[in-house]
Amino acid sequence: MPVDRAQVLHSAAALLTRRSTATMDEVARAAGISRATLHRQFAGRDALVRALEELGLAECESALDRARLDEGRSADALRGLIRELEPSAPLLAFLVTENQLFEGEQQNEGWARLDARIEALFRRGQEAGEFRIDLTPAWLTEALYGLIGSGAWAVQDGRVAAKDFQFMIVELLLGGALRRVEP
Amino acid sequence: MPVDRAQVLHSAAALLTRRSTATMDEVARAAGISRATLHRQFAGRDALVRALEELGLAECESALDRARLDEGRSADALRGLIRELEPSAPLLAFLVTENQLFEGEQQNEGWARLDARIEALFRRGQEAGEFRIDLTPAWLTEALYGLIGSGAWAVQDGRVAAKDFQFMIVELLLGGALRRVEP
DNA sequence: TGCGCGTGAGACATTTATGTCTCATCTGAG
DNA sequence: CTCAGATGAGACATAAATGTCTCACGCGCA
Repeated sequence: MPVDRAQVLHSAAALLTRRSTATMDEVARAAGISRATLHRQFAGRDALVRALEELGLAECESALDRARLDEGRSADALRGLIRELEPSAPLLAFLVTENQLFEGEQQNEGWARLDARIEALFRRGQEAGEFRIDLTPAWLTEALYGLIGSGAWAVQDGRVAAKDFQFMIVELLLGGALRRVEP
Repeated sequence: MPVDRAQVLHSAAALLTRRSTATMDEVARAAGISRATLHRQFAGRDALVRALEELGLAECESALDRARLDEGRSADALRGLIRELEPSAPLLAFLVTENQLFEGEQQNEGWARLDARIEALFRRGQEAGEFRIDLTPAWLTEALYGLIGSGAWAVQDGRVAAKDFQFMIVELLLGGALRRVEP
């Protein structure tokens, strides 16, 4: 049976987020394949990480497209974005923490474009009066990444139910922890 | 000149958060010492990571003590906590992502106690009517870790000014991104 | 049935990081 | 000044991960 490349990459990401020094052998076992097969798919550890980044980038771009960030209310677009990003959360969590990649310039450009699109969403929300303006789009973007990572880990470790993933992140990011008095 | 153990650990954390597979030699250079000296201080990579965890745990416990989480308004206590945690942020960022440590039981207990104290703060805020109750203390704690990590990275990479660290995290965690109408 | 393809298992050489050691140098205390 | 203590530089052996290869097995397909 041929190997499901994406499935291998996703399980690799899930493992490497938590044990970043894991062996190629451990990665293979986690994916349910042999080390030989893993090597046939990815020439080495570098190639594996590159592939992880490539897939992550592609999934994020795709999620951004589906979320239609420039339509409707910004808050709703953000909700949609988080929903679309959920399946890629573990992958994203790995890539955000593993910054060694920024040594290559090719990928850097990809992330920069991604950041720009998300920042544009927050900026649009600010200009529409939906979002507060004392938190910079750059920080909001960063915080989004961080919360997605935290959410992925919390779900992975069973501290938060998977069904609450989107709700928790959206509510915290948009509304914060403070209780409001009803208007 | 004798080596400043804490300084070595902090710079090691700053490096390892971003390049988790960094060599002992790279860690040593980042700390401005030789590999030999690094080895004299920490028997091996394991010992180094253990020491990182021990220091992180100690600094966090100390920060929690100084923040007096059970006094005054919960929101203010949270502000103080984030202020006290800022110097330990890069260390914390590394430890939160590196979950391999949870294999040892000793440390696990330390983190559990820490989590419990922070969760208690959020719970206290909920019971006092300050914090909303539809976000669990466990998730709020997780989110706090995530935001501190994001903040540390954003500052480290120059995307956010260091002086804004506390403000950005507190404001997002407490208030969220949505703009409020003035009461 | 027989063929072809991809896989798992494992042996093997090679590279790389690690851990240990020695020795020259520097620095601060007495 | 002199000496003890600690460091940096580098050689070295060891351990470990990596990359490559072979071969047998299973499975789909003609």
